[in-house]
Amino acid sequence: MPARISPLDDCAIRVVDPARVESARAQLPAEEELAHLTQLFRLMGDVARARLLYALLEAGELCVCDLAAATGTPETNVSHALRLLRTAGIVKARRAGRMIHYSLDDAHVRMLLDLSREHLRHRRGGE
Amino acid sequence: MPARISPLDDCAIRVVDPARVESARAQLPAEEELAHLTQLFRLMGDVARARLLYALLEAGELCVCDLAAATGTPETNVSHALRLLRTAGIVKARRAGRMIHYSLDDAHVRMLLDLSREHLRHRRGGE
DNA sequence: AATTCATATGAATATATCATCAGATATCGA
DNA sequence: TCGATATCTGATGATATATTCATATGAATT
Repeated sequence: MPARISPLDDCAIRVVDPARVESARAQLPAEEELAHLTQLFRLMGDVARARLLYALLEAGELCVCDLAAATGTPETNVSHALRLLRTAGIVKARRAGRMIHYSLDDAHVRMLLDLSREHLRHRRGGE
Repeated sequence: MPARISPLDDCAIRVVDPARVESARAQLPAEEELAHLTQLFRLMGDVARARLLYALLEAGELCVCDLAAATGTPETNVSHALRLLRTAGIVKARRAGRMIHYSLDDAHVRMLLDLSREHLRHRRGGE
């Protein structure tokens, strides 16, 4: 039976296992870290952007028009997406004449993409 | 100089490095896989849900009210979040009387959470 | 310097997502 | 079976995010 943490009757937080709760709470990532982490995941959590990232993971470096071709996405769209990814430090740009070549800028992300995909490949047909 | 893939003048897809584009395109995750992957990332990409996941990663198993307490989130909110996570196979539920205990249901996710957090911890102070 | 090309930007709309509230279920204990 | 408790569900408004179109920038080519 959940116990009241505070003596107040209503608007009290009910807790079953105070020790475990406290330990979990204490070890949660700090706000700033959480923000960073979730931003990364959120940006990876869009199909169009994920296609871009996987294309870059494969190709190493691609210009905007090639990214558009490889992913079947309108160039404007690609550009918008790249700006978000660039701002977040996930992707980096290299200018070459009037083209701009993009590549993954974060070992972190490369690892996440790699692991996730590998995992997907291994679990064809069953969890 | 980008070459036209099709003979059409306008609305043609311009490509700089056809070989690389084709290789990248060929190795993109299939639609279904992409959908799965991005759903996972998208669900991890929300601060409230991420708190729940990290709490579970720490505690192993927690009931709704303890999750609410540990993360400082209203129980209703926690419940909604858990439904999404449960439906996606990220979290699993175990009923014990009138309480329901939740835990991570996916080694995949546990790994991603673990790695990300570890990575965060190691890069205090500079990318 | 004018034109073309690759990419970027801004604004507007469309759409998805989250928080909140009211109420519904389901389990337990009396 | 009644009330209390833990959790769930559905509907709504607020907010964020993606897509699209029109246009701007900036580099090369003539």
